[in-house]
Amino acid sequence: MDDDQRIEADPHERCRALGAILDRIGDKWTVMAVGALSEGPMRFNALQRLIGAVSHRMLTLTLRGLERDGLVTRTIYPTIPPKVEYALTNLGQRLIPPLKTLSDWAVENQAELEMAQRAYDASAARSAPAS
Amino acid sequence: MDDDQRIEADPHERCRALGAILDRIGDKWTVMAVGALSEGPMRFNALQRLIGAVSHRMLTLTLRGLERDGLVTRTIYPTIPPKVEYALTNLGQRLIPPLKTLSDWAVENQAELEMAQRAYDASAARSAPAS
DNA sequence: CTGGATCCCCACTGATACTG
DNA sequence: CAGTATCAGTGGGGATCCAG
Repeated sequence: MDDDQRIEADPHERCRALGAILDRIGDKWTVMAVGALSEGPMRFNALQRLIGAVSHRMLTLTLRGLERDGLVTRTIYPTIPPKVEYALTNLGQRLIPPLKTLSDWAVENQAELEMAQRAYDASAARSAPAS
Repeated sequence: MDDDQRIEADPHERCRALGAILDRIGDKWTVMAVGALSEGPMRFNALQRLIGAVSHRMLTLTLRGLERDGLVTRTIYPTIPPKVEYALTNLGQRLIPPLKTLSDWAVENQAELEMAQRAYDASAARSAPAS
């Protein structure tokens, strides 16, 4: 690691930043949680119902991660029974537009993507027909 | 029932599309590969050197996935030794701007993110002081 | 130089049960 | 209702070797 040359405009810088953020939000449940919370603050169970297939544990861990990243706040109302409300922070809300940009791409291009996949699988089937 | 402003009927629709695309590009190496290839066509070894920490196997799998999704083309020059060049397809190039939007967010907010993490870890340390 | 196959480890995930 | 802890299963990912 004796890099004497510092490359400021290194494209890797950008890639690493992108990789870092994808490491955090790239999992299956984080984006779902953010998407659900983008509609407004929500309680734990409401979140779980809205997302659907997420397990109790995974939602807890996901929300913990989001809270740690400062994207979500957890507000505890010390009532009986306990009531905990999750909400996007300012930082979390700023994440929505970039996410929407990406989802726009996904919606617009998913047909082409699936078509490419079918074509690839079809030609791959020639090499591995036995199954 | 006639929503003029309705772009997407179901918010889940968008989340699912986003989740699907993140399942494909959300891993650690895919974005790095796309980023590297955004600078131009490249051979396997050049790609591996540029990305750095990626293992032989993972780069192969990553590129296979990208090729299957129609984001990358693989051109084989039947020379000795073999030479294989990877390049972004049109579809792959269209993915760059949304990715850049996200990386812009990452670059602009990563300081705030890390700060939130430190704050969280610091308060969490109260419960788990052992180290 | 590039691609594939095999082995192996461990981190992530889910189910369950218990506490507040 | 919300959160934590424990246990066990699965599969992702690295290292290595072999083939074209």
